[in-house]
Amino acid sequence: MLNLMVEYSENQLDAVFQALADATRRGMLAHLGEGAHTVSSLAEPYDMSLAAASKHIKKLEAAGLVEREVVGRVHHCRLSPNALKYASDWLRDYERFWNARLDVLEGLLKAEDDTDRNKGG
Amino acid sequence: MLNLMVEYSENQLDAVFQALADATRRGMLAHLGEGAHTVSSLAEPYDMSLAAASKHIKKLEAAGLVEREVVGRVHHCRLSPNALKYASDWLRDYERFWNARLDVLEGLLKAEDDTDRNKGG
DNA sequence: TAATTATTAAACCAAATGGTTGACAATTAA
DNA sequence: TTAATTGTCAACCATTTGGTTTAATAATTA
Repeated sequence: MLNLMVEYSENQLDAVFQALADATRRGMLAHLGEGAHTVSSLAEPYDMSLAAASKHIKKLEAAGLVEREVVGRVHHCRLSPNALKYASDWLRDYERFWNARLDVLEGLLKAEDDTDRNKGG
Repeated sequence: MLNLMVEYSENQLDAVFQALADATRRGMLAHLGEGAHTVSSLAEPYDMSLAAASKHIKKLEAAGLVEREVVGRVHHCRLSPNALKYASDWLRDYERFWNARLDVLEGLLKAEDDTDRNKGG
Protein backbone atom coordinates (compact mmCIF):
# COMPACT_ATOMS: atom_id res chain seq x y z
CA MET A 1 0.00 0.00 0.00
CA LEU A 2 2.95 2.29 0.58
CA ASN A 3 4.74 0.77 -2.38
CA LEU A 4 4.06 3.82 -4.47
CA MET A 5 6.13 5.81 -2.08
CA VAL A 6 9.89 6.22 -1.89
CA GLU A 7 11.50 3.85 0.56
CA TYR A 8 12.98 5.46 3.62
CA SER A 9 15.54 4.04 6.03
CA GLU A 10 13.89 3.65 9.42
CA ASN A 11 17.17 4.39 11.19
CA GLN A 12 17.73 7.62 9.34
CA LEU A 13 14.16 8.75 9.99
CA ASP A 14 14.58 7.85 13.66
CA ALA A 15 17.76 9.92 13.88
CA VAL A 16 16.42 12.94 12.02
CA PHE A 17 13.06 13.17 13.81
CA GLN A 18 14.75 12.52 17.14
CA ALA A 19 17.23 15.31 16.41
CA LEU A 20 14.37 17.67 15.53
CA ALA A 21 12.43 16.76 18.70
CA ASP A 22 14.34 19.19 20.89
CA ALA A 23 13.95 22.97 20.97
CA THR A 24 17.65 23.60 21.65
CA ARG A 25 18.64 21.64 18.56
CA ARG A 26 15.95 23.29 16.42
CA GLY A 27 17.27 26.64 17.66
CA MET A 28 20.79 25.70 16.65
CA LEU A 29 19.56 24.73 13.19
CA ALA A 30 17.85 28.11 12.96
CA HIS A 31 21.10 29.89 13.82
CA LEU A 32 22.96 27.79 11.28
CA GLY A 33 20.48 29.08 8.73
CA GLU A 34 22.31 32.41 8.99
CA GLY A 35 25.58 30.74 8.08
CA ALA A 36 28.35 28.71 9.67
CA HIS A 37 28.99 28.96 13.42
CA THR A 38 31.62 27.63 15.77
CA VAL A 39 30.60 25.28 18.58
CA SER A 40 30.91 28.02 21.22
CA SER A 41 28.99 30.54 19.15
CA LEU A 42 26.22 27.96 18.68
CA ALA A 43 26.24 27.23 22.40
CA GLU A 44 26.29 30.87 23.52
CA PRO A 45 22.51 31.58 23.57
CA TYR A 46 21.75 28.60 25.78
CA ASP A 47 21.91 28.34 29.52
CA MET A 48 23.92 25.14 29.60
CA SER A 49 27.52 23.99 29.70
CA LEU A 50 29.59 23.87 26.55
CA ALA A 51 29.78 20.10 26.95
CA ALA A 52 25.99 19.83 26.85
CA ALA A 53 25.77 22.01 23.73
CA SER A 54 28.55 19.96 22.17
CA LYS A 55 26.45 16.83 22.67
CA HIS A 56 23.49 18.44 20.93
CA ILE A 57 25.67 19.35 17.98
CA LYS A 58 27.01 15.81 17.81
CA LYS A 59 23.44 14.55 17.61
CA LEU A 60 22.61 16.94 14.78
CA GLU A 61 25.76 15.74 13.04
CA ALA A 62 24.86 12.07 13.54
CA ALA A 63 21.46 12.73 11.98
CA GLY A 64 23.22 14.24 8.97
CA LEU A 65 21.71 17.66 9.56
CA VAL A 66 25.01 19.41 10.31
CA GLU A 67 28.56 19.15 8.99
CA ARG A 68 31.71 20.14 10.81
CA GLU A 69 35.06 21.41 9.59
CA VAL A 70 37.88 21.55 12.11
CA VAL A 71 40.28 24.44 11.58
CA GLY A 72 42.93 24.51 14.23
CA ARG A 73 41.18 24.29 17.55
CA VAL A 74 37.95 25.78 16.20
CA HIS A 75 35.13 23.59 14.88
CA HIS A 76 33.04 25.27 12.19
CA CYS A 77 29.52 23.87 11.81
CA ARG A 78 27.26 24.36 8.86
CA LEU A 79 23.91 23.14 7.72
CA SER A 80 23.74 20.03 5.60
CA PRO A 81 20.21 20.13 4.24
CA ASN A 82 20.10 16.64 2.75
CA ALA A 83 18.86 14.95 5.90
CA LEU A 84 16.32 17.67 6.40
CA LYS A 85 15.05 17.17 2.88
CA TYR A 86 14.80 13.48 3.71
CA ALA A 87 12.44 14.08 6.63
CA SER A 88 10.56 16.73 4.75
CA ASP A 89 10.04 14.42 1.78
CA TRP A 90 8.79 11.67 4.06
CA LEU A 91 6.24 14.01 5.62
CA ARG A 92 5.21 15.35 2.24
CA ASP A 93 4.71 11.80 0.93
CA TYR A 94 2.53 10.91 3.89
CA GLU A 95 0.58 14.11 3.65
CA ARG A 96 -0.20 13.48 -0.01
CA PHE A 97 -1.16 9.87 0.71
CA TRP A 98 -3.35 10.73 3.67
CA ASN A 99 -4.99 13.72 2.08
CA ALA A 100 -6.01 11.55 -0.85
CA ARG A 101 -7.62 9.07 1.55
CA LEU A 102 -9.32 11.80 3.51
CA ASP A 103 -10.68 13.34 0.33
CA VAL A 104 -12.30 10.01 -0.51
CA LEU A 105 -13.73 9.80 3.01
CA GLU A 106 -15.03 13.34 2.79
CA GLY A 107 -16.63 12.51 -0.54
CA LEU A 108 -18.36 9.47 0.98
CA LEU A 109 -19.66 11.50 3.91
CA LYS A 110 -20.94 14.19 1.59
CA ALA A 111 -22.71 11.58 -0.56
CA GLU A 112 -24.28 10.08 2.55
CA ASP A 113 -25.41 13.50 3.64
CA ASP A 114 -27.03 14.08 0.25
CA THR A 115 -28.85 10.75 0.52
CA ASP A 116 -30.13 11.74 3.95
CA ARG A 117 -31.33 15.07 2.61
CA ASN A 118 -33.23 13.34 -0.23
CA LYS A 119 -34.78 10.87 2.19
CA GLY A 120 -35.73 13.55 4.69
CA GLY A 121 -36.78 16.18 2.10
CA MET B 1 15.66 36.60 11.14
CA LEU B 2 12.96 33.98 11.40
CA ASN B 3 10.34 36.66 11.78
CA LEU B 4 9.15 36.10 8.25
CA MET B 5 8.17 32.61 9.25
CA VAL B 6 5.06 31.37 10.98
CA GLU B 7 5.49 30.99 14.71
CA TYR B 8 5.43 27.44 15.97
CA SER B 9 4.84 26.20 19.49
CA GLU B 10 8.00 24.52 20.72
CA ASN B 11 6.00 22.06 22.79
CA GLN B 12 3.86 20.97 19.89
CA LEU B 13 6.91 20.55 17.66
CA ASP B 14 8.62 18.56 20.43
CA ALA B 15 5.60 16.26 20.72
CA VAL B 16 5.10 15.75 17.00
CA PHE B 17 8.74 15.12 16.09
CA GLN B 18 9.17 12.90 19.14
CA ALA B 19 6.10 10.90 18.09
CA LEU B 20 7.51 10.53 14.59
CA ALA B 21 10.93 9.42 15.89
CA ASP B 22 9.88 5.79 16.34
CA ALA B 23 9.39 3.21 13.61
CA THR B 24 6.49 1.49 15.39
CA ARG B 25 4.56 4.73 15.60
CA ARG B 26 5.36 5.67 12.01
CA GLY B 27 4.11 2.20 11.03
CA MET B 28 0.88 2.77 12.91
CA LEU B 29 0.40 6.06 11.12
CA ALA B 30 0.95 4.27 7.83
CA HIS B 31 -1.74 1.73 8.70
CA LEU B 32 -4.09 4.50 9.72
CA GLY B 33 -3.60 5.90 6.24
CA GLU B 34 -5.76 3.00 5.02
CA GLY B 35 -8.57 4.08 7.32
CA ALA B 36 -9.63 3.77 10.93
CA HIS B 37 -8.33 0.90 13.07
CA THR B 38 -9.06 -0.37 16.54
CA VAL B 39 -6.28 -0.46 19.14
CA SER B 40 -5.85 -4.23 18.83
CA SER B 41 -5.83 -4.13 15.04
CA LEU B 42 -3.17 -1.41 15.16
CA ALA B 43 -1.15 -3.47 17.64
CA GLU B 44 -1.45 -6.76 15.74
CA PRO B 45 1.58 -6.43 13.38
CA TYR B 46 4.00 -5.73 16.21
CA ASP B 47 5.80 -8.16 18.43
CA MET B 48 4.91 -6.47 21.69
CA SER B 49 2.22 -6.53 24.34
CA LEU B 50 -1.06 -4.77 23.76
CA ALA B 51 -0.20 -2.49 26.66
CA ALA B 52 2.98 -1.36 24.92
CA ALA B 53 1.12 -0.68 21.67
CA SER B 54 -1.54 1.19 23.63
CA LYS B 55 1.17 3.49 25.00
CA HIS B 56 2.43 4.21 21.49
CA ILE B 57 -1.08 5.14 20.40
CA LYS B 58 -1.48 7.42 23.39
CA LYS B 59 1.69 9.22 22.36
CA LEU B 60 0.42 9.67 18.82
CA GLU B 61 -2.81 11.01 20.29
CA ALA B 62 -0.97 13.39 22.64
CA ALA B 63 0.94 14.77 19.65
CA GLY B 64 -2.38 15.40 17.92
CA LEU B 65 -1.60 12.98 15.12
CA VAL B 66 -4.38 10.51 15.96
CA GLU B 67 -7.94 10.83 17.22
CA ARG B 68 -9.89 8.20 19.09
CA GLU B 69 -13.59 7.43 19.21
CA VAL B 70 -14.75 5.01 21.88
CA VAL B 71 -17.67 2.88 20.74
CA GLY B 72 -18.67 0.41 23.42
CA ARG B 73 -15.53 -1.37 24.47
CA VAL B 74 -13.58 -0.80 21.25
CA HIS B 75 -11.52 2.28 20.57
CA HIS B 76 -11.48 3.41 16.95
CA CYS B 77 -8.41 5.41 15.97
CA ARG B 78 -8.11 7.59 12.93
CA LEU B 79 -5.60 9.96 11.48
CA SER B 80 -5.81 13.60 12.40
CA PRO B 81 -3.57 15.22 9.84
CA ASN B 82 -3.45 18.69 11.39
CA ALA B 83 -0.45 17.99 13.61
CA LEU B 84 1.30 16.33 10.73
CA LYS B 85 0.71 19.39 8.59
CA TYR B 86 2.16 21.43 11.43
CA ALA B 87 5.46 19.54 11.39
CA SER B 88 5.49 19.41 7.62
CA ASP B 89 4.94 23.17 7.38
CA TRP B 90 7.75 23.79 9.86
CA LEU B 91 10.15 21.68 7.80
CA ARG B 92 9.00 23.30 4.58
CA ASP B 93 9.55 26.77 6.07
CA TYR B 94 13.04 25.85 7.16
CA GLU B 95 13.84 24.24 3.88
CA ARG B 96 12.81 27.36 1.99
CA PHE B 97 14.78 29.57 4.35
CA TRP B 98 17.88 27.43 4.21
CA ASN B 99 17.78 26.80 0.50
CA ALA B 100 17.65 30.53 -0.10
CA ARG B 101 20.77 30.95 2.02
CA LEU B 102 22.49 28.06 0.34
CA ASP B 103 21.65 29.44 -3.09
CA VAL B 104 23.43 32.66 -2.15
CA LEU B 105 26.40 30.67 -0.91
CA GLU B 106 26.46 28.60 -4.07
CA GLY B 107 26.34 31.77 -6.12
CA LEU B 108 29.30 33.17 -4.23
CA LEU B 109 31.29 29.99 -4.72
CA LYS B 110 30.48 29.94 -8.42
CA ALA B 111 31.57 33.57 -8.78
CA GLU B 112 34.81 32.75 -6.98
CA ASP B 113 35.32 29.81 -9.29
CA ASP B 114 34.81 32.04 -12.34
CA THR B 115 37.36 34.50 -10.98
CA ASP B 116 39.84 31.64 -10.53
CA ARG B 117 39.21 30.46 -14.09
CA ASN B 118 39.86 33.95 -15.48
CA LYS B 119 43.01 34.26 -13.38
CA GLY B 120 44.22 30.80 -14.35
CA GLY B 121 43.16 30.93 -18.05
C1' DT C 1 -24.88 -13.95 36.92
C1' DA C 2 -20.61 -15.53 35.07
C1' DA C 3 -17.30 -15.61 31.46
C1' DT C 4 -15.06 -13.29 27.73
C1' DT C 5 -13.31 -9.38 25.25
C1' DA C 6 -11.10 -4.71 24.59
C1' DT C 7 -8.47 -1.61 26.67
C1' DT C 8 -6.12 0.97 30.27
C1' DA C 9 -3.54 1.34 34.79
C1' DA C 10 0.15 0.39 37.90
C1' DA C 11 4.46 -1.26 39.22
C1' DC C 12 8.58 -2.43 37.63
C1' DC C 13 13.06 -2.71 34.67
C1' DA C 14 16.96 -1.64 31.42
C1' DA C 15 18.51 1.59 28.36
C1' DA C 16 18.56 6.22 26.48
C1' DT C 17 18.44 11.29 27.22
C1' DG C 18 19.90 15.70 28.75
C1' DG C 19 22.29 17.70 31.98
C1' DT C 20 26.48 18.35 35.28
C1' DT C 21 31.64 18.55 36.53
C1' DG C 22 36.53 17.85 36.05
C1' DA C 23 40.36 16.26 33.32
C1' DC C 24 42.49 16.38 29.05
C1' DA C 25 44.51 17.48 24.21
C1' DA C 26 45.37 20.72 20.88
C1' DT C 27 46.08 25.27 19.29
C1' DT C 28 47.05 30.05 19.83
C1' DA C 29 48.79 34.08 22.38
C1' DA C 30 51.80 36.42 25.90
C1' DT D 1 57.86 28.52 27.99
C1' DT D 2 53.73 29.54 30.09
C1' DA D 3 49.01 30.69 29.99
C1' DA D 4 44.66 31.03 27.90
C1' DT D 5 41.19 29.31 24.57
C1' DT D 6 38.38 25.72 22.06
C1' DG D 7 36.38 21.68 22.31
C1' DT D 8 35.91 16.69 23.60
C1' DC D 9 35.79 12.78 26.83
C1' DA D 10 34.52 10.20 30.94
C1' DA D 11 32.02 9.59 34.90
C1' DC D 12 28.12 10.57 37.10
C1' DC D 13 23.01 11.83 38.05
C1' DA D 14 17.90 12.38 37.48
C1' DT D 15 14.32 11.74 34.29
C1' DT D 16 12.19 9.78 30.28
C1' DT D 17 11.43 5.97 27.16
C1' DG D 18 9.94 1.60 25.59
C1' DG D 19 9.15 -2.52 27.12
C1' DT D 20 7.29 -6.19 30.56
C1' DT D 21 3.71 -8.40 33.73
C1' DT D 22 -0.14 -8.45 36.50
C1' DA D 23 -4.31 -6.33 37.83
C1' DA D 24 -8.41 -3.44 37.13
C1' DT D 25 -12.36 -1.57 34.44
C1' DA D 26 -15.92 -1.61 31.29
C1' DA D 27 -18.87 -3.71 27.78
C1' DT D 28 -20.60 -7.87 25.59
C1' DT D 29 -22.08 -12.63 25.34
C1' DA D 30 -23.62 -16.97 27.24
